[in-house]
Amino acid sequence: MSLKHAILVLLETEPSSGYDLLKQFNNSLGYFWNAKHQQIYQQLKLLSAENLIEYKLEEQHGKPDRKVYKITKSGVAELSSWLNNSVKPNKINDALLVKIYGGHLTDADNLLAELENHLHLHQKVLLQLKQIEQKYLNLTEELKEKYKLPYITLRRGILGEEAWLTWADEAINMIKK
Amino acid sequence: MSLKHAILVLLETEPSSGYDLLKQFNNSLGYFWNAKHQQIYQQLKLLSAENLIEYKLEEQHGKPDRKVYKITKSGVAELSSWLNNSVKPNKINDALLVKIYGGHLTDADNLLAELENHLHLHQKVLLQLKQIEQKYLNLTEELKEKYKLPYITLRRGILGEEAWLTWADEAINMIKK
DNA sequence: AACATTAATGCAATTTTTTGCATAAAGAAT
DNA sequence: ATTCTTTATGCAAAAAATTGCATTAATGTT
Repeated sequence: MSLKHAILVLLETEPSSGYDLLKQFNNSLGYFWNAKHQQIYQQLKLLSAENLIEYKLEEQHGKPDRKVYKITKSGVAELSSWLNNSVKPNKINDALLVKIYGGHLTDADNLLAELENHLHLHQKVLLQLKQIEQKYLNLTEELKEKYKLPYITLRRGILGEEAWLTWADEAINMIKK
Repeated sequence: MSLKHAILVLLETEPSSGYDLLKQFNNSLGYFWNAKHQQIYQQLKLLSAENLIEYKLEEQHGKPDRKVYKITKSGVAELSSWLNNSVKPNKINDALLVKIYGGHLTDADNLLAELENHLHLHQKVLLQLKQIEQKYLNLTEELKEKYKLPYITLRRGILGEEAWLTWADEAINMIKK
């Protein structure tokens, strides 16, 4: 389980609320990690109980108060020690491929429509990632050096999405033919 | 949850035991679906209880008897109806990226070693997938047509792995620089 | 000859994730 | 004016996945 460490890594960069983390995962970092809001809030609670993170309340009127979490010294220690262990290759469970594999039980139009849907989503994501990349590329050399590692992960997102789109194109043509 | 449907899809092609399914997921179909043996056995039990699949015992001496499952009529019906609904884009949770993102808390050698490890795994997988592709490409036109949809999913595996390797190369160079 | 791997399944407990429900107000869109 | 989305959190229950343990024999490896 490394939702825990995904959260620690983000908090190590910048203090955030659960909601902020959620948005990061949903928007920019979806190529990286995904989680529902409940999972994040639960995990923050646990991390808090373990003293790996701590929070300050930011009072608001009407809305629930924001809990802004930051990583503690022992949080950094935990993260560092986790980083010294090796990680497992990530697990792929791709329902779209299941659907295509068994696609002879349905009609080609269904498959094509599904592919087109996913295509639009992936195109949108790729665009977003490329916009983030542009911002990075416009930074000074110094800042580029500073954010090099996150940028490498962004490149994974971009190359991954591009490959996905290449495949989808091929797939659509093969199904149409 | 579509382990259920991943299993149904495979059984629709060919009756198999839990162990057979496990091997398929571990070997050829890892780009597609992954599951532990316990999960598969549990799921087979549930599917059996729902009458979506049924099994015959193949007796063996010494080893536990093989249970060879095949899909039932209502299993095919369930699968068909599932195929008519849309599927969610698959969820990415990539611990390697978490590690790289937070890599400033460890040393470059650690990151490079980790990347090299994963690189070897991915190279191996790609090779396997390409061998399967070769077999497909040597089939008669008729059989190629028959297995077109599974082949499309295989292409996803191949393009995905190639993109991964391209990225890893880039990443290693950036970290070394 | 000893040891590791493959074949073949499974129970039980724990951990992780998802689903469903709930609240409340500001701001944006039609 | 009304409806939709965003902001901001959380509990409780159910479902799914993982971890740990257990068995038996053949085959492959050093």
